[in-house]
Amino acid sequence: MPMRNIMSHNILIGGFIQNGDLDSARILFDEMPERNLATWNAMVTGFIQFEFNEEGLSLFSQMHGMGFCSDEFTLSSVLRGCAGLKAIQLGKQIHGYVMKSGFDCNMVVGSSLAHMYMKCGNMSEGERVFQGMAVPNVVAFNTLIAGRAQNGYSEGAFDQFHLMKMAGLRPDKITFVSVISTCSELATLGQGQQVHAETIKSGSDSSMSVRSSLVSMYSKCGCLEDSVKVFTEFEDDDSVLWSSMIAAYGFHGRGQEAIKLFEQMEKKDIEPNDVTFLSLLYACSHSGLKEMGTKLFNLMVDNYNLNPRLEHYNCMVDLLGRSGCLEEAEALIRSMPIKPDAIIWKTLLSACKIHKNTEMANKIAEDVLQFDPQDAAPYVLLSNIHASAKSWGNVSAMRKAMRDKKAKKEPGISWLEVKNQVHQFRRGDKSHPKWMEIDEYLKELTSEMKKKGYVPDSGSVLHDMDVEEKEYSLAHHSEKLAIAFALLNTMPGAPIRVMKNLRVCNDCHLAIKFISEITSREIIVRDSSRFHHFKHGKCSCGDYW
DNA sequence: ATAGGGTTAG
Repeated sequence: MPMRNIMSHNILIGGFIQNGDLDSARILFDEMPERNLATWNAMVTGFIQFEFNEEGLSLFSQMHGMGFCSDEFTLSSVLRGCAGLKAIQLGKQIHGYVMKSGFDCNMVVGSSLAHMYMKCGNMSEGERVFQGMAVPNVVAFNTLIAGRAQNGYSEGAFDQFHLMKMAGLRPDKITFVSVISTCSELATLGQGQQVHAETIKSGSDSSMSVRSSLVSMYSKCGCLEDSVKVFTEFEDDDSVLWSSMIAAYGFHGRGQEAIKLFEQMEKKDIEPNDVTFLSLLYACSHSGLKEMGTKLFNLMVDNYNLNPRLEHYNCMVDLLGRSGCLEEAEALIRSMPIKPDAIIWKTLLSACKIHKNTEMANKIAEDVLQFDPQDAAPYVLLSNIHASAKSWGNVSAMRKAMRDKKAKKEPGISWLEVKNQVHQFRRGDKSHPKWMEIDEYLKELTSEMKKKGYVPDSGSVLHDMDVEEKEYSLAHHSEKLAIAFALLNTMPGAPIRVMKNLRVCNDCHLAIKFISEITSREIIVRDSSRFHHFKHGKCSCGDYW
């Protein structure tokens, strides 16, 4: 086959791939009696570009088997395929080849390599690759920032954002997206507002992805009105932007608004995706909209041909369970076509707790504990159930079981921003410099609350203690410490925003209602699953959470 | 020709 024939075929293949017609590219490729590196690269990068990662990687191994040597284009693409499949073993082998062939000095290959490790969850190796770059560019920095953010190292991601600017690089919209997500995660409103200002200065604020992340950031920082502003600020939109606004409403317990938005979305012919429905189902379950949630689930399957994931089933179990249909929820878990995980059983278990169904709780606890006997959550839930049924013998049995299995409870942490500084509190943590003051104030507050009818909910305490010890323990939950600190250190009348890593317990929820009444303050608490707006002794969740 | 990003259950 003459050379010009290969070249003309390559051009044809390139054209097919550009149009996304991989089938035609494949047919032509299979017919070619002779191929060169450009032919192989077109195929490998083409398939991986359209996220047919397995096919791309299999072409790569064929290419390798026929003695072709990869260049920077092959390598960066194949590494991207490994990242998509989380194929770290293959990624490591390619890393070895990169070192041998000297491509480790290539910035594009280096970024792909760092990205591959970060996507596969190996942060430190990703960091090492980045550190090995002589002069990292914007993309390399973005890889590191996003990698840290996605691996739950938000503070580090934010620090890197500063280092990048200090190195004289201008952040682009991809940088902003990752950095804004870290502000959502940490609920650092002040920082988020600053980054928002930077996106405006650089003209990135009209970018769809930047706006989606801003909508989410403002919602998770407790400023739903600002989410709406960002959402409506520009004409153009897409399904992710709409999904983020739907999620924002759901997170604040505004199920009706979320549904209204979805109806508008349908009118405008914006195709909802699986995340849109996840957010909708979540919104329904947190607003007690059982009928609507069920309707949407069916709509998703029948009209939009979307396959429900475990997450969708979990929302449905939550929806049914919270609204008291425990049997229906259990039946759904047992009949769904996906294997249940520990999370979905725990969702049902917490519904049993809400509706005080000890019998079902005991039965399904066995299912839950099969997954991880060291997981404290099921013991804690069961213990709470027994406590509210006043069966103290079972409560101490739970505590003993926990001790025997060495199950550890995740410590509750609450934090808040005061004057752009983040203050963190742990349950009963006396090391805080203002502990004495906080403790004293909480005592005063508690006696005020009791006069108004507050009765501490001792069912929220796990350990065997006498009444006084229980009350002391409850009074020093991290969110109460944070709120007391905020009351002492902010202007009277200013709203208080507190974040917590776990769900707010029954007792704190009750207590904060009283505190909002007594101090005439609006108290906004973000826990691990939603927002609670406390005002005049009431909570926006209507005690349904 | 090649690299990085948005929404998402508990």
